[in-house]
Amino acid sequence: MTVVTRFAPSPTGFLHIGGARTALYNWLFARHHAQFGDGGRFLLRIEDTDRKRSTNEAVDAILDGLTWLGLDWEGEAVSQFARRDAHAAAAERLLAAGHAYRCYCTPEELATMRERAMAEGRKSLYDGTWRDRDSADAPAGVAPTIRLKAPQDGETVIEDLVQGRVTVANAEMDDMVLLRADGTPTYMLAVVVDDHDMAISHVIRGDDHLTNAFRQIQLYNALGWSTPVFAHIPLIHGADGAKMSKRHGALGVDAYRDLGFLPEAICNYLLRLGWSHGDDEFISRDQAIEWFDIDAVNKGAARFDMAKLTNLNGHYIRNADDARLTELVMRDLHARHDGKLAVGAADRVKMGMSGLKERAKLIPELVDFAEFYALPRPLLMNDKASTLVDSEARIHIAGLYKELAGIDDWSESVVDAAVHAFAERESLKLGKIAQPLRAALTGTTTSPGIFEVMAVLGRDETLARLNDVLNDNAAGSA
RNA sequence: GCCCCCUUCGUCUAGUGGCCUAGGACGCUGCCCUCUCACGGCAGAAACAGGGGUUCGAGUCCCCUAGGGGGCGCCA
Repeated sequence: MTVVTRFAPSPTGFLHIGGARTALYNWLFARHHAQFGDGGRFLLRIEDTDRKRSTNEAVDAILDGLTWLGLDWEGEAVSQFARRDAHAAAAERLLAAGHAYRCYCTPEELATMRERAMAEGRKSLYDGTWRDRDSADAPAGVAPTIRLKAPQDGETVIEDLVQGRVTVANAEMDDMVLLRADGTPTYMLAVVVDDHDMAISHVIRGDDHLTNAFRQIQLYNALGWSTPVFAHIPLIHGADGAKMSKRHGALGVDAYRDLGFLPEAICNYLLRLGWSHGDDEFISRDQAIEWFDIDAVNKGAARFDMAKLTNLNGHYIRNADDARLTELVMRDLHARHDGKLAVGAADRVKMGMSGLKERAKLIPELVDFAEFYALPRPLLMNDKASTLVDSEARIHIAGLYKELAGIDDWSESVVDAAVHAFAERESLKLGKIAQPLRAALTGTTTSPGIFEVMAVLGRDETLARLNDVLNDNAAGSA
């Protein structure tokens, strides 16, 4: 059987982190079966039946988010709203077959019904007032909803790939609304009809939908359709253990991008949050496709841990391509300095990237580190750096300047040897000269290895920066 | 309130009755490496929610309690 999965977000906001994980699992499951099984397809459906809350901006944000994460879907995204005729037709068919009926209760009547049920300690259910009543009794001027005539005895069972066998008594469920008074389909009807028509084989979604699944199974049965396989994955909780919702600290994937996370780090983190493959932590996309299986998905909710995500991001930055990182860094650098960068800044940043990326966990950190390569002289020094360049240090720098000025064959190993020789001759510990050098050349107290910095900067720029310090050309401390 | 689900270090997790004096990762602490900061290496503190069973033997199976989560819309 070929596997068909789907991600079905409602476009009422950004693609949040929980949604991203659901999409990832669906994508991975389909890809796995495409590569190692009998075929797999991943589809996208926008659940926009709630016209009041759906926006095109949200649709774009979701599409952008998925694209950025590298989760591509097959074909065009399906608009649920556009399929309303098919939904209505299914409801009419149920009505004709006697599996559904018209309900003339007003929203006010239903509200009091709910309150009373709650007060009496019962589950708040529709009491079935119109289930067996003749439509001839209908009050004038009330547009009816169409409700499913759900089974009242027995139980509904779901064999969930994650949660296992879950059973609920049919008496626990009321007759759900299929078509609203205005003729538009409800979510329950729309999902079932769409999943069926899209030939979805596996429904993988958050376990907040677990109880919905029971009602959906009733609908599938009434419609005479076979049910897809369900897999309800646990929700992601915030650091405080409470659910992570849009109004409770959940960020959109775009926010994580702006914070400086790489998509592969987010995917790796999300994959490991609630799923595992032994002790493996760093999992490439190819490995994920090969290894991913619903069996290994945990049942309990997991807390979102920014520190671990950040650590993972550092790993992916260190392993990222220099040209790609340079592009990201230069874009930010231009924005930060209004385009006022040194000539050849991008080349220096790229050349120095291998040393830079070793020390950053987030892209903005990388930008901070790269700044000294890209800025025009004279460099501004931060406070710690300027205190390092005291009168004694200046004497050393002056001496070293003469030494370095004599070098024609400028390379990391040559300047390294020159500085070491100088330190030895002056009976200085290397740090005594390396730190002031770092302050002078980078304006900071932390940077990649100082000889690497000198090599990337080149002979002329290195000497010019040293000269700036010796002549107090620096524009002051930053 | 009612229904459903969950429960191993602070966090993510390994663990499918004996290999567990419970392993890995993040974070934390100490040491090493070292021109700074990282990276890396080594070491350390840190968990089977509680109580009953079943069994020769339970983190692993069953029951109860507690705690947590989700659902109960003419929202999705």
